Amino acid sequence: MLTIGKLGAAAGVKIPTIRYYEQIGLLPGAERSSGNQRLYSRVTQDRLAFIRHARELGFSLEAIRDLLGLSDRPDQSCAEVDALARTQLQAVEGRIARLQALKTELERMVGQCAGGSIADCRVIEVLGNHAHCAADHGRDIHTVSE
Amino acid sequence: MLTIGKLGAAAGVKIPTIRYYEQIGLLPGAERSSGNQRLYSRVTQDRLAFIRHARELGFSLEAIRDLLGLSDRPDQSCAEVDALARTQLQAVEGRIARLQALKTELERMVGQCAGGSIADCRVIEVLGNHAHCAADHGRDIHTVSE
DNA sequence: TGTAATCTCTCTAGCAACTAGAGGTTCAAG
DNA sequence: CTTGAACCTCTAGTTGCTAGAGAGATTACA
Repeated sequence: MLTIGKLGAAAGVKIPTIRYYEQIGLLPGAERSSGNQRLYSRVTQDRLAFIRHARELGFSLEAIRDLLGLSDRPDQSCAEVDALARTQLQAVEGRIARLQALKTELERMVGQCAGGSIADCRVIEVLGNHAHCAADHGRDIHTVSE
Repeated sequence: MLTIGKLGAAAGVKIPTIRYYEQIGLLPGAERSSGNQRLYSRVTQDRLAFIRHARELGFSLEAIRDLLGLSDRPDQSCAEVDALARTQLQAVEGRIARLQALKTELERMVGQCAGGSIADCRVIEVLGNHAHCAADHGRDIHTVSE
């Protein structure tokens, strides 16, 4: 049996995240030690690894909930699982396409900046006037955090 | 002078979003009619268009705040603006690269699914076992919502 | 001028998917 | 047996909005 710290280290998931997954029902309530600390089995470790991997692939927690539900019924048809994966693939493809349009526009902006004063800055200019855009970069608004 | 509804329609921004931008100080407090309704000038419309466009390009509201602050000082150097745009460009490039790794893996998963039962499903199998992954798709976790 | 429809107001609460912190308990090593 | 790391619960915060309640303002038409 693993403590929550060992489990987190093994699966690459932070401790509060594990508790959060339990809270929202993605992970079952853990066994407890005599002192009320959570104890996990291999089965839970596999389940958590599954969740983490699916998260890395961009599946939402809701989609993962479905996937886990399906994987608990191994004699059913694969069709639903396949559909979820295909949906995810399409979403990723769409996102790549939009990001590439953004990239093009950002490159144009940066390339045109001659390093003068802000009054002549192409970046500010382009941001202020959508008509400058070469491509339609759509309405898909997503912050890129980094 | 525009009411908030007209402004929103003109700029493609929803009404609560405009009020939200005012609340967090991205837009100045609007003039008010005798009945306390917000009234906007062309200047604010331009500012809102700028914000929206920058959001579409993936700039965070904090970055936009910086950009707006810089654009209010048109005689200063363009360097800071340029740096913000370059940072944004790098972030977008990084995100594209990671998404492409995800796409590759999702394609492999979907391609291997023979349409049998879940017990034999490659998608479930791959999700459960990271060792199946061809590429390292990294730890950058982001839900693709759609 | 009346009134009905549409806007707008403020305020609070909610969404995803966590993350951070306070204040207290339990466990393992020496 | 003590120290310090790891654990517990609980609340609140993050980003960028969105939704709803309940009230007031404005506009269009008769």
